[in-house]
Amino acid sequence: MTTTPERKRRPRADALRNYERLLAAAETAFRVRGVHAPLEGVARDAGVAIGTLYGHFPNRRALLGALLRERNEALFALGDKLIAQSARDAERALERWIRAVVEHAAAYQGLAAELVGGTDDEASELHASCVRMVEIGERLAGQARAAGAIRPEVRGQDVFALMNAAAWLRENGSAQQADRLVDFTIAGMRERTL
Amino acid sequence: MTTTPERKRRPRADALRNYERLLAAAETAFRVRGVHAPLEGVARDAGVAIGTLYGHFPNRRALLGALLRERNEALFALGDKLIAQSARDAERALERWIRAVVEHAAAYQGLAAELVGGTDDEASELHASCVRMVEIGERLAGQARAAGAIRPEVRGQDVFALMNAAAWLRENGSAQQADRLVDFTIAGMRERTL
DNA sequence: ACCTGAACACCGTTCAAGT
DNA sequence: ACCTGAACACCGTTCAAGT
Repeated sequence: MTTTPERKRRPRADALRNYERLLAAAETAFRVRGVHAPLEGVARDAGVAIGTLYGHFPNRRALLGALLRERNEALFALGDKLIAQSARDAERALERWIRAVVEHAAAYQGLAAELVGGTDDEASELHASCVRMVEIGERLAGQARAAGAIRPEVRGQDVFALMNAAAWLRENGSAQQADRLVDFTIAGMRERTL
Repeated sequence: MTTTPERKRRPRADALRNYERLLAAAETAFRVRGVHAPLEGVARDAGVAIGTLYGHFPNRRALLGALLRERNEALFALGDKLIAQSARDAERALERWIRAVVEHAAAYQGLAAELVGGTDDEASELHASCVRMVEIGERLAGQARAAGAIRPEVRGQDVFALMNAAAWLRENGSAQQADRLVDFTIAGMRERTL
């Protein structure tokens, strides 16, 4: 019934406010300076001491994980929608998913690396998100395989890897190059005669 | 006639020795810890003070550039060889080039990022190397295009981008994933009906 | 001409002391 | 229960003093 989200059990009002402020400040800092932006600056922008930041988030990854939660909700919702649409046009659904996640993973400089690495770091909050993304990719790839739209050896992991590689390219090179890579790779997944 | 390489004009014997030692130490450090390995440690391993390192190399990029020179020689030689062979089998030459450079660009963790970024940093020694790689890629792609082996819109830049993205994947994820990405993308470059 | 290493700047992280 | 900010560790880079 509460409009404000609860972590554990009724946090103090100022703690909750600081938590939100830290997330907002991190969002801006990460977007502008990348995921390795100085945490000191994040704390300052949030109007709290550096110790407060560490009180809420034990490390940078935890902060990033919390930050991506909302964003991921929207993405997973799209994934589910596309899985539903996949019965009609599996190839198009898969391609839309790929492009959406590339956009997502390129939101902050350095995010793509965090995501590919996150797959095997069981502890991090990012891990679950990564697994979920691979699952959705596998679902969509599975439908596309069944429909004969893509080569039978394309797995969810391949889709995930491609998306991160393209996002990384978008961060470090030009968005155009990233799009072209995605084009070629999608074409290659489609190709039947290897 | 001298067996030791000369920079500028007869450097002092100890300076030359330190230069070589620094390169050797950096090679090991970068290979083990990546291109962001602490330079302090590189200097220590080379048996010189940190100031000496900076005396020879104004920044990390310069050190990396010098380090890659020899390695690049071999790579460019291979490139020339493949261009010659390209008349016989353009597609195979291009593919061999791609796989060779992926291997090269994944030598040190973080190198791929340095390479993609290096294209527009005119000042760095890396710049020339990157341009050269794009040129070789363009040469080989051109022959493959002319032979009708790949789609007409594939450019040297695409090949360069793909190689770096795959190398990055090899650094951050598994080598297997990287290879699969390369497989799909090469297949996509081959595909005629977009 | 080149080397040394102390010195400074910067940032991540911890923790004793406060409220 | 949470916040503060000084303190420590670590690393990049500079530069005055040496040889």
